[in-house]
Amino acid sequence: MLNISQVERDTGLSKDTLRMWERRYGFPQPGRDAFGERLYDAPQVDKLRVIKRLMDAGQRPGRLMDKSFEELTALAAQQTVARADGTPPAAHTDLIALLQSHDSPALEQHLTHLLLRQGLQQFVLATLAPLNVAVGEAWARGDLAIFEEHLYTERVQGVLRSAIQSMSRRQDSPRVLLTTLPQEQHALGLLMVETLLASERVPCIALGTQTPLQDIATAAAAHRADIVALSFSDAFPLRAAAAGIASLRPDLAPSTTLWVGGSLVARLKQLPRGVCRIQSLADVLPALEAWRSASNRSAPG
Amino acid sequence: MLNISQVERDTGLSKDTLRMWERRYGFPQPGRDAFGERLYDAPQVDKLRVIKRLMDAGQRPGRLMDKSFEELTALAAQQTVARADGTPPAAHTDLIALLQSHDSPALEQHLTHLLLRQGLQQFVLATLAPLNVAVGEAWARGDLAIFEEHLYTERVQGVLRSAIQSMSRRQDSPRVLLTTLPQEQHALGLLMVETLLASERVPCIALGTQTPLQDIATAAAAHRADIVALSFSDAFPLRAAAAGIASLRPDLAPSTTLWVGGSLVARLKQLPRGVCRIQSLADVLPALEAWRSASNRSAPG
DNA sequence: GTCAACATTTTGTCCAAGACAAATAGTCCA
DNA sequence: TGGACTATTTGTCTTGGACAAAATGTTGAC
Repeated sequence: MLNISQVERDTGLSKDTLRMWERRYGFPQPGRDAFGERLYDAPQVDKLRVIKRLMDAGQRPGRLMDKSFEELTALAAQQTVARADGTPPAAHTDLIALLQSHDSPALEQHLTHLLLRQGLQQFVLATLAPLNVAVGEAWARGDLAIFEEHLYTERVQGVLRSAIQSMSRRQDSPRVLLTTLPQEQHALGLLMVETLLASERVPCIALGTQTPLQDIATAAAAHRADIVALSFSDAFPLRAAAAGIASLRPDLAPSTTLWVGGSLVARLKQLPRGVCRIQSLADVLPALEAWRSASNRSAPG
Repeated sequence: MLNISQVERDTGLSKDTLRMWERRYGFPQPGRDAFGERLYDAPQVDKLRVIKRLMDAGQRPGRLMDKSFEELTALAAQQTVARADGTPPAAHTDLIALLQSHDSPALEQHLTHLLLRQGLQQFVLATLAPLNVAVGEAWARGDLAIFEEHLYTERVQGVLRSAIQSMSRRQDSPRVLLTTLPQEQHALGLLMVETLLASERVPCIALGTQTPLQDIATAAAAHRADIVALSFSDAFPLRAAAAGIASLRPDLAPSTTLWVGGSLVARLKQLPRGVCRIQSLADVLPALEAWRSASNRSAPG
């Protein structure tokens, strides 16, 4: 039996939201302890967790509340199957099976092996990019536990960061500043971009995630960045992304290019002038080439 | 001007607490926007941050509220001076100056140089551990911008992860599971512990930050962990830490040791049986030794 | 048929004031 | 000096009302 604070931590739903759902939909319906405070039992928390997962996948709570736990899990499974229609999951199921086997050394070995066989660029583009999607979906289906996804993220970070660290850097490259806005916690996208650039010997000024807008502009000026690259995952609020981009652009020097990437950007309507949309990881290196030729044209030599 | 949500994120003080302080002490005294919602200006948020910092150091809010920002910073400075009594800040000021110079390659070079000269263990224990404190204090003083601190964190992560990745692992070691509770975002502590263990050829099952309680227990069982290690920075709510530890302990197998570390743990009163307090990074390797001998005694051979 | 503008529903967060347990400080006494 | 008791401090929970932002549905023009 959990109290409302613990449920908030466990499910990611705020206390206010939990109380409002109870008031509005009649679910959850927690018991009370001796002091009149809410106590949630395990089945209700499980159901809340599935609901949260489905909401992260785009569903709205109103439609989900009256369904049973079984209906909800079925719905979750159904959703990802429908989307993963024609994609060949062969190589991915191997790795996901490895994740489920909890053999941490084998996982690391497998990733390193793939990296060595494919080379850095192919590893990122052909293996990691689709694998990330597959892992996300497996998690949404309930096939992967959170801790299994965490282990995956950590292992990939280890492999990528180690690869980045060992690359030599050219000094005549563009200065690329890499980060995300506050509220965006996903670091893997940034790291994959950094890896691709490192493979072209372009060093990055990586700030990790969640840099305040004002600081991004200040940092870009301090480091005399040629390119500022932001990453937006699907979970990021669309409006906030558009607003953030629009307010950041004029704070950057006109000569600084602003790249925006991540799964969210496909849904952004119109971008301000001087903002470059990176639809997928495959666009990163072409965008780098484009920047180089544009830069040469304006300042030859 | 920030709204209450942003202040909550920025300071780590809950909305409830912010409203209660206003009601009870008359500070903060936010303005209101067109919709009657609280708007905090920058000076008040700065003051809240110092107050939070002093509270993390053991002060109680009632005594701090009516002091001015200057009095509070003086108090904070006094405290840190008192704490940093005999430590020579020479090497740290070098690195902090490097951070302020925005010379990213030089920073990385300097860190790598220190690592090679000191070796992994000394680098972590003698350089990084006090440097983290110094960086945190410089940030609190306003000497370092957020983006400079971010850059520091990223660079250190790169160096440590790359070092970890290149260490070989012994298979007859304890299985150590490494993570933090939800709400705890600081990953560097975990990474330093992982580095120390890697230097002893002990491989870790690193889950990164923010693993739900239930998942930690599940993961520990799935990986047959001998040791579960949690890290708590001093920004973490004390009560939540105590509650989390108390509720996790019985969910772990009795034979699994639970380590709790980080700057918060000094303030935890009494720990449940079977929970080991890691006061500082220097305690990690001794604790490992202690585990080994205890393990040998109970299961010799 | 497609797109844009508008209206409507849904949904999350904020607000206020009251209550009370847990933690801390203060006091008394041996 | 230390232990037991009381008083104060402090954070979190409670209820119910309000309303903006997001999502959905509808209309009309091209």
